[in-house]
Amino acid sequence: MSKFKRTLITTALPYANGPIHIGHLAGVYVPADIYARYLRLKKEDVIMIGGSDEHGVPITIKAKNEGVTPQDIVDRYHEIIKESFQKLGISFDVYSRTSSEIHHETASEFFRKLYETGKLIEKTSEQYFDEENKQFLADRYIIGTCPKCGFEKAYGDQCESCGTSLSPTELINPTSTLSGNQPVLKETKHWYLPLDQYEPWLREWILEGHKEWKPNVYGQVKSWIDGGLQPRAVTRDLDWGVPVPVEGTEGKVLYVWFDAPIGYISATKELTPEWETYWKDPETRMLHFIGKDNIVFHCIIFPAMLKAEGTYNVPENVPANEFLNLENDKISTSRNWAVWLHEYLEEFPGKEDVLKYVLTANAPETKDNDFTWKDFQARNNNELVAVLGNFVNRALVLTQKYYEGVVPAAGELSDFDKETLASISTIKADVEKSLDNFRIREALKNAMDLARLGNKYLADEEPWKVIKTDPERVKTILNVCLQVTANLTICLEPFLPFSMDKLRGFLNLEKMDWERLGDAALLPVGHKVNTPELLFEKIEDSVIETQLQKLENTKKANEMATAKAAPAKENIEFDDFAKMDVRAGTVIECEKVAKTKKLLKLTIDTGIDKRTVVSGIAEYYQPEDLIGKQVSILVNLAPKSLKGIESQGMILCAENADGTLSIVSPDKKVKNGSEIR
RNA sequence: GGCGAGGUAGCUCAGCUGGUUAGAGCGCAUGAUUCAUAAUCAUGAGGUCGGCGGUUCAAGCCCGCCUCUCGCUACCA
Repeated sequence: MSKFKRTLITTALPYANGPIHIGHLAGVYVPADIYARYLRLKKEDVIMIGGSDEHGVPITIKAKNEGVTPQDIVDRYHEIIKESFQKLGISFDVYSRTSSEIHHETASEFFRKLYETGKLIEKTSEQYFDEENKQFLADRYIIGTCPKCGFEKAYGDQCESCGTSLSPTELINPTSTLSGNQPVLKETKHWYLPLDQYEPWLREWILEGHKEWKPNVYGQVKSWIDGGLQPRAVTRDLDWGVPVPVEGTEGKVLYVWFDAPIGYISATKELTPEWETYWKDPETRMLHFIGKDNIVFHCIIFPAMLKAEGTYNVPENVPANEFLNLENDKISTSRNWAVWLHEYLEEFPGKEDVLKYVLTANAPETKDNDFTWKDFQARNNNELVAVLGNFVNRALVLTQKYYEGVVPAAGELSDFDKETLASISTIKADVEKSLDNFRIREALKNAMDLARLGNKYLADEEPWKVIKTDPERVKTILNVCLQVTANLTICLEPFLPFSMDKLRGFLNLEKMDWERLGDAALLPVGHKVNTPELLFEKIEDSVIETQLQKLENTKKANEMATAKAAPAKENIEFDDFAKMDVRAGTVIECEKVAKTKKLLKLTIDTGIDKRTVVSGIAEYYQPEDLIGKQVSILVNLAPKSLKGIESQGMILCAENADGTLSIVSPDKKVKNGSEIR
């Protein structure tokens, strides 16, 4: 760390529309916490920053649905999140929030600086406006008929029925959900950050200058830069967020992605008047701990913002993790498929470290990983209990039994004694090397090797036998065991802080700096240790079964929810229906459309003519299987060009709950061109 | 389809700039042991390193094609 005098650790700001789950923890907070604790133990100057991200449209929607204010929503989740972090022992130096006054000021200032120094560009575009409420409408506040599937309650950004992503102007009969009126298109002015101008700098800074970044991060960044960067809007028409600090911009706020990372700066300000040292001194090393979904923001957009501002440092490294799955399925807040931290803390009191341990031992550092309750149980029982807890217990119980808890003096050390004690320093170096390279999982494994070392030493020396023949020698053996135990309290402190605190209690020992690790005389001769309790307890099958049952119930509830058919659309007149001309037709040719995943190009004999239709069914049908098959085709749908092919009609399909498509065919062969009605 | 990341023992993962018999933890088998929450320690079995081809004296590591998983993106008349 020659170049740097201090470290600023930021952790992705959790979005305050739901609680924290194990995926967040494994990806961001647990590794960041371990790293921060390690640096603190080394007496380095380090601060760890966190906070809730409280702006953005999803929060306003949730508020509206519940009939409360956005502030109510974020107050609720901010408290839950903050409290659960605190209980798990995530050691933020400050945990702030973006709805705070200090953040509004900081974000405003930041924007003003960019605005005044000409780093932003202005653009005017047309967006939907609700005249009754006198405001521009976020995409989600507009519903209308989906132009693709005809679903009448499609949102402005996506149709819930067919899954298509939309823009509000594509909706037929758009309606404002605020007033129920038809919104009008109105010009609106916004500011953009011209990311494209930063491309050469980004190339040099990251692609040339940071080849040491993790492959997943580096590759992702390269992909974005090579793909060409576009100017990105930094403001939005919305009333929830940081108001744009420019005259005549009522009803505009900073876009949430712009204000959220500035939250790191605000939080630092809240923590210390020295905040500028942490952000602007070139001798400060900034690290962003994030999940892979955030790579583009932290490696491209936020650095470009900082660069544009001109006085800030950019990150030295961005150790992004991949995703954690749960029991072979993606973690999902909306599907409630998660292990929620606040629930875990209630259901597993005193087992904070166990969760951290399991999430670290199986951290998704290089690829997506899977959390299973069975693995959770196995790691607890076979590693924490059997290896670590057991060794500590053996050393302490023997000390009580033979010496009433008083640390015996070591006599002359055998070669094996010396070797064992010397190994502590080797382990220290291994742990350091792993942590310095953000290989947290490997670091934990290395640290646990110290406990393994202890078990091996005991098994080889067999003090319970030697006590009968050479009681003097046993003093040395137990002194060594106790010194190893004492060293554990340092070595595992970053990973298992609560447990090491407990262990220090057994040993009657103060917390010690990292530098003491390797010292063979941490416990002075004659020191009195306490009667030990169990450091970890076994987790029984029934506890695991309860958790699995809980997940099983969630799964059932989800199935019930998705099995529920969409409600019927509004009634229509027969004449409306009669406008649709659906015919039976036979597929005569069929091939995949090049460079697409979903599209098939079909030639259909409709009885009227032979025509080309492009259909998004390639994921469910092989072209050769369709030839000769009779299908239903809507023949009077306006033609549309898709991937350069004119599609003249639409093949009717039934969509299953899981999204798979089935072509609707006549029950018996009929003459091509037969009307379907 | 494009781009990125991954596919190494039953499971979770290491394998540095290519170099002798491919490693760890857990699980499994056998043995030792009883101080300890039947915990521990030792030994062993188990791998065509996703598939095919190529470069090389030599490839898990380099190149090409294919395949599967995850993410971003295009796309669903």
